[in-house]
Amino acid sequence: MLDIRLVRESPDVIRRDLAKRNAPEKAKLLDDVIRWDADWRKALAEADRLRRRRNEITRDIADAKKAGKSTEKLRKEAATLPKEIDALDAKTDELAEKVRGGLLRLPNLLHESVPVGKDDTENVEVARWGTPRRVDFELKSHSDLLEALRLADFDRARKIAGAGFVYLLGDLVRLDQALLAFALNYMVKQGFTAVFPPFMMRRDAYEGVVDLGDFETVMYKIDGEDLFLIATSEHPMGAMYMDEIIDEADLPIALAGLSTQFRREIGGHGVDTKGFFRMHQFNKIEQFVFCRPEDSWTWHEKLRANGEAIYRALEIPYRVVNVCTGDIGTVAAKKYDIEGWFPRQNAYREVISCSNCTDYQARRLNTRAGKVGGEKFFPHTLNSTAMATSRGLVAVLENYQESDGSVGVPKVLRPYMGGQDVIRAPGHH
RNA sequence: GCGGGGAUCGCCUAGCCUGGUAGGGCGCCGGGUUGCUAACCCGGUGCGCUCUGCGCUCGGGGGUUCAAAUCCCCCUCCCCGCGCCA
Repeated sequence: MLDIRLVRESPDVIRRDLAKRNAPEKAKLLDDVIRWDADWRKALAEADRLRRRRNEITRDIADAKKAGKSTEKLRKEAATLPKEIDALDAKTDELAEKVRGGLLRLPNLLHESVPVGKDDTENVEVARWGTPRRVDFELKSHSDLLEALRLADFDRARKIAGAGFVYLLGDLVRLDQALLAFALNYMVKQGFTAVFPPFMMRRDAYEGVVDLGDFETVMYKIDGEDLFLIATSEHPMGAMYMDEIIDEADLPIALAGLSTQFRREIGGHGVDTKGFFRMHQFNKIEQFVFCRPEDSWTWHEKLRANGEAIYRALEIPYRVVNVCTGDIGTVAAKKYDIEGWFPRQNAYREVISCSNCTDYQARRLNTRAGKVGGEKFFPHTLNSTAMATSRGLVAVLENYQESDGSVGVPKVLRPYMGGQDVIRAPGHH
């Protein structure tokens, strides 16, 4: 959420930004917000004036009673006030809600380095690492490979839960856990605090961390309860300090969340529709940081570096793109996607998304920092994937696939799998 | 699920019965005093506005009243005990 004071004082800064995003409907919304806010302030001042008069009368009545004088005249005047105040309150409430609703729909201010572009085809590559492996055999789709190795059962998962779910089996479960354990240990070594968050959140907390439309399209609701399954551990970590003042001495707070996550909308899959490139349920290690505003751009690079380091350690080629204005979404001021190499798709595909949300999330969550009794400020928040399995698993399965149908285990994961260096079909052990 | 107890300006707490400017302690900030970074004294320490001023704020909503933290009704959340339970 943007600062209403910025909207009042520097609307042109916001307008320039919206032009970069090619978002004329938001520019119109901005004009509406400015008007609603002006009307709100006017109505509020009028209501306050009436309240002041009411308070004066109330005090006068108390004094008159003490002095034993008549209060008749004062009571008469007081009786007319509540109706007028109620009418103005209804107006101010309505306008305040419109202003807040408008602010929630206005996107964050972009960092100057965000490239202008219409969609993900115009993201700008800023780094590339590793050489895609060339193989002289046909790679199997990961779902065929897994079913041949009996490492996953999509059909039975579909039977009991529907499309978008899978039974991981045998060594694939261990590979999943190894990826998560490796990534979590890496994060802890970087000084991050491991977090295992609640997997469900109440609506009021959730409203602080997602767009309102996400309730309908992305999130699972628990029937009969005010609870939603988390779509990423970014959400419970972001909401952790909702309505609190963080002691500034505690900043930065760097968290590494481990959770399963649940998403209703899994969209199109491109090549290899069957499989777990996009799932209703998957696991992830997520980086999340609360920091001082002046430190957030350094942290943004650090989170990106962590993501790159993890994929380099796995020896999976990747590139990094600076996500353009048409693809960046509303919350981030700047976003890097790290795209792993998927040889079967012959393409780089997103495996990590790394955002600096500046003060946009914190303002909405009412998470402040400072000293009690002193200056307060909104901390900046950042989030980035460290390792999302499903996609991380697919990346390993495609990049480490051998012609005999076995899959090599990346060196850094072997300690987490009891030294095992290859995954084969049962019977080959 | 049943019973009980709670929610007050960062934290702790008074006020509620008996309606009339929400008081104190801790912490923090600023100033004073002091041989001293201790103790002590003074002021400040939630949000909003058209900001010398005013308004709002006692978990949320409604009601009674000139006036509600206080009285009445509804709701939410938290804690304790019992029950169920991995």
